[in-house]
Amino acid sequence: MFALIDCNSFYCSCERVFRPDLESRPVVVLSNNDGCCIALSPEAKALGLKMGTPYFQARELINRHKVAVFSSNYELYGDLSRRVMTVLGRFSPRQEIYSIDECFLDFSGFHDPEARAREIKRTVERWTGIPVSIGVGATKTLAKAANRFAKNDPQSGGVKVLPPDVDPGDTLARLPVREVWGVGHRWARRLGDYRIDTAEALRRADPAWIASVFNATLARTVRELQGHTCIPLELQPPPKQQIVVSRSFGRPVTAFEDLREAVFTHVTRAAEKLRGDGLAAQVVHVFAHTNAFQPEAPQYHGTATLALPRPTQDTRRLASQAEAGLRRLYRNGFCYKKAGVMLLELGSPNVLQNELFATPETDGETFRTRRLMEVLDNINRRLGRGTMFLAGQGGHQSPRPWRLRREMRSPRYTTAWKELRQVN
DNA sequence: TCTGGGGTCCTAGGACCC
DNA sequence: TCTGGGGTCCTAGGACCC
Repeated sequence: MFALIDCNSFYCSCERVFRPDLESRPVVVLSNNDGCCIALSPEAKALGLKMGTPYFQARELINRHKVAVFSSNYELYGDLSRRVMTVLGRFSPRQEIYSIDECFLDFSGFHDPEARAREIKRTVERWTGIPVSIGVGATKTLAKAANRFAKNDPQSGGVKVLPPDVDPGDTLARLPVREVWGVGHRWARRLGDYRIDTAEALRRADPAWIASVFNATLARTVRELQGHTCIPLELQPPPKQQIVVSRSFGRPVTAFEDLREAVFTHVTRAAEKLRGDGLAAQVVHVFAHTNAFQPEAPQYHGTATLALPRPTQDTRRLASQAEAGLRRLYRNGFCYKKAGVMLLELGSPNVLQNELFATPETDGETFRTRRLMEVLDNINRRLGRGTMFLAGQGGHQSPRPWRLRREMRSPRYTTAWKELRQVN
């Protein structure tokens, strides 16, 4: 059993913690540059405001109903999030912090999950001032589904349990398929072509058929709806694969200098994140593009990807590489609307350094091949899908071992590598 | 005039190899 | 001259999540 605890209108609730006068008044929180509405209190939703609506389109409605409007304050939200998560962590040793406002708890073995959930809800609200909704189910997907009812059904009192021994068909039949975790608007539309309009209809679908017509991810969702755990609890966040920092400009930008300044700011911030996670990067990717909302204007998506001479977390090195990338992608005569930096091929600095010496020189050598292949087979089996490193005789002869390096970061790799060296 | 930011996973298809 | 089957690697793009 899993519980999903979700903070109600999290950013709005955070603002309300310090502004009790806003209780029961509609509240909206805006994105960067006050571009669009990214959080709405229930009262704001009732006015017909929608998540993601551009502020300039909503402004008239907002003014007319005296909606309280805030620019986003991520430090505040991060701080309150940590407090909420700490409180939640007291109720189960197995906790997955899924996002800034959601977490899963392992509810296995609780004899009265509903009472437990209500206790959690009361405690969080009393200790942090943030209201939450709780859904409980046999899988994470079912817990998510239950959460929708906890949130939207006033009868529920903010808690909904789907017991594993009761067929959830009646409940799931009331959940539009679009609201299932893992089903976005595109798949919802395509599923509709097959008359799969509700969570229940999706649960009744054949996973193999779904896998062939859609993909493996959606098939997994079907299995989860059927009560089979396919998405385990992740107690530790997996290591980051990329770090992105990007912003829209308040005004269109044309000059290289302005672009350079923005990219410098972004790469500095990205380097801070990198060091904060104890990682180093091997690749810098830079991008800048024009405003897609003005299709009549000339459009340009500039990107540049550069490998670093050696793994680094040093701001200056990253910045010089980012600037080189920017020079490469910059085209005169465009109005740039957004720019950003991505750091890729991340890993622990030491491991990455060692990898520079770890490129195995086994290509083209036929002696000991048989034994080598046996070992590789074993290793690959253990490492699982997508990691058939070194196994083929074909493949690129040129050394671009990015893929290799990614696998090498896993702790399992270390053992694998030792074995390989023994054979060699 | 004004339309967010930060992530992950999967798949199709081309280049390349034997 | 015929033009296969099996495989890897990479990229782009599509889908999803918050």
